Amino acid sequence: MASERLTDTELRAWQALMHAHDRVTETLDAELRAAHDLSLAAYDVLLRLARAPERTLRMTELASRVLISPSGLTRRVDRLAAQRLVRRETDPGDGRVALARLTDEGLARLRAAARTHLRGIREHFTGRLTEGQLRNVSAALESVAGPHTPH
Amino acid sequence: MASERLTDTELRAWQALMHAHDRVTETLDAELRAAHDLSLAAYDVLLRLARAPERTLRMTELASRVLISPSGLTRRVDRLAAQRLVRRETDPGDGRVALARLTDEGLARLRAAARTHLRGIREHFTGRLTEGQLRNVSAALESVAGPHTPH
DNA sequence: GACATTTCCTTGCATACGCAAGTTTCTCCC
DNA sequence: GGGAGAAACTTGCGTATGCAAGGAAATGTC
Repeated sequence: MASERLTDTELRAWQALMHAHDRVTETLDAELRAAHDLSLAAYDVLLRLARAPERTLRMTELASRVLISPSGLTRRVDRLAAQRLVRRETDPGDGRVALARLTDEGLARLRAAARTHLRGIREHFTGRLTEGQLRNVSAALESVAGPHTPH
Repeated sequence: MASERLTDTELRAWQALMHAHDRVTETLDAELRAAHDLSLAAYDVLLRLARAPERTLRMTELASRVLISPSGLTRRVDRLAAQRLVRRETDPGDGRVALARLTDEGLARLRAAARTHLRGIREHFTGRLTEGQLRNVSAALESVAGPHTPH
């Protein structure tokens, strides 16, 4: 295998990853915005909070789960707080840490959006693959990303 | 299969796609910037031009190949033109169409960066998968993105 | 028990992008 | 052959992001 050339298989896989990701995220983002006025990024934040105990997470932890920089998260949460979907609090035990808590309104919004989103994921991604393909893709891409943290 | 819930397999595949894509693109972008002062986005433009006849493409066509909006491409090409990696021309036959042409300097830059980039793709993506996995991933993701346009 | 250090978050600044509106050049059609 | 309409960009404006620097709170050290 030459060291400066990609095989055809490698090139196809690489381009397919890029193309599929862009296409799917763009579509899902557009659908969420149209139906629920929520970006995919906002949805992701609400979802992580909904899954967390007390529907609350520290900013640092939340940032790492949604794959964004700390400063990016500060502003993203600010926008959600302005819509009353999230409330900001300070950790009583440690004055440095800021907490983000999902409000009831945020949870309701998330649940409503989930219908659209899950249908979208299936329509534009998983539904186009067989059960076996899904397993193959999961296994392969998980080994690329490192084992997925279970959150 | 419930209509409002994703199966575990579906969820895993979805999260793996997001996570793998983010991780790989972020790493490759950082490597290109560090070693060659080129963003992944810039690299992509140079690559498409290098593959095109006359190393030249119309803006519209280029935009669709690099998956960006027309206005986004205008500025991206402007930045590359400012670095002399690309030259802008007007189509002699149709005054509306703007052409982007890869300069010799741009080609040299691309070739230098390609070493880094191809090694990176292999190190962070394809090299972690078996030949069979690559084929599975390609086939699966191509059916998600629609058949890949051969460019 | 204060001072240095570390941790956690936020803000200033710069960058990159998309949409909608505008400009220029063709094309059509009567 | 001239005016209506379409095509192919480009620009104004708003948004979202990251990095580096800053501020506030906790921790460690002597």
